[in-house]
Amino acid sequence: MSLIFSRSCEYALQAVIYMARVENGKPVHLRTISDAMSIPHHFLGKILQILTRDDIVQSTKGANGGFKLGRSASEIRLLEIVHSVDGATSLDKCIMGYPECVDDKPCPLHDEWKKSKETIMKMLRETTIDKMTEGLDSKLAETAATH
Amino acid sequence: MSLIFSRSCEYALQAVIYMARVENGKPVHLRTISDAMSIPHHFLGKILQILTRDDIVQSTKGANGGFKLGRSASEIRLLEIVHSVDGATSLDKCIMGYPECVDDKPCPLHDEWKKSKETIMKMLRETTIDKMTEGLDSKLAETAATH
DNA sequence: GGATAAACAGACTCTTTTATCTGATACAAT
DNA sequence: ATTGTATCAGATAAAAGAGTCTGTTTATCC
Repeated sequence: MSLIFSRSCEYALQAVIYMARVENGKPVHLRTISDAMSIPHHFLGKILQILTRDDIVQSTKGANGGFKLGRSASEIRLLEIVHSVDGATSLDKCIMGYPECVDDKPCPLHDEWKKSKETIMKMLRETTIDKMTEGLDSKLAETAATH
Repeated sequence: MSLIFSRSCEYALQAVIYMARVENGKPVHLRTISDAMSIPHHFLGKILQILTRDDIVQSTKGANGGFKLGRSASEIRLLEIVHSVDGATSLDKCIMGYPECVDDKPCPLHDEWKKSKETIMKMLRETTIDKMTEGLDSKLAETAATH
């Protein structure tokens, strides 16, 4: 089973969450994030470049540089990050790979899968980064902090 | 976005459905299936070898050989095929890729994702091949037949 | 037994994803 | 201005997934 997000996308989410939490206005170094999340830093660099291009994060070069969120955490939606990194969603492709599978000529799993798909899409569309960090301090806080 | 089944697994499902439908006890040639479903036949060959090893399909060599289901369609579950081809499900891994994400120290998407996961797993566990072919004749029949 | 027709098996190629390396560029502090 | 520290960018490498090729084995039919 493959599953939903590519590795790159997982890293992107982790990094964005990290920035949203640590944030106090100041940019965070790539290296700080990659060390904390155990992500190869060159690889994360590439990913953050993409997010920068799409204005999800903002970068500053040179000393005192680093990365921070491009806008308020309440204005960044999960789906944007996924789209930015993984491209257009493949959630609308047939789960069984039938090329001709459509609503009125469905594959055997079409209707059931459609429900799951819509639930997932709703989650991606409606979840903003601030909502994701909300409940976090009581839970993952120690983990993220000690990394 | 990646998504749920690998290409190989999609092919496996298509092939099994095909066998379940065409079936009248007689084995079907690899080539017949691959042509009908537009699957590279060598590639499908590999996949059917795996399914054969796991007793999901049964093969006979030589003239009049071919593939047929290893047991009754009502005794083959979707999840078996997925496991056979794609290996142990990755549905239990954290959607965000956090290695330390568990129920009592969850990632921000844990609870919502858990619901979707369980719905999908339920579908995979409970759907048998005969259920999948049931509604099919009125729908995909023409497509599959004309291939 | 020989010819034929199928699955089986292993090596190989191509593509995509993931990861690494190296140098250039930009910024800040002194 | 020089130095140090950061991101940026492009080329490259390694690994995994998808697909191909060639030959072997096994069964059936004549």
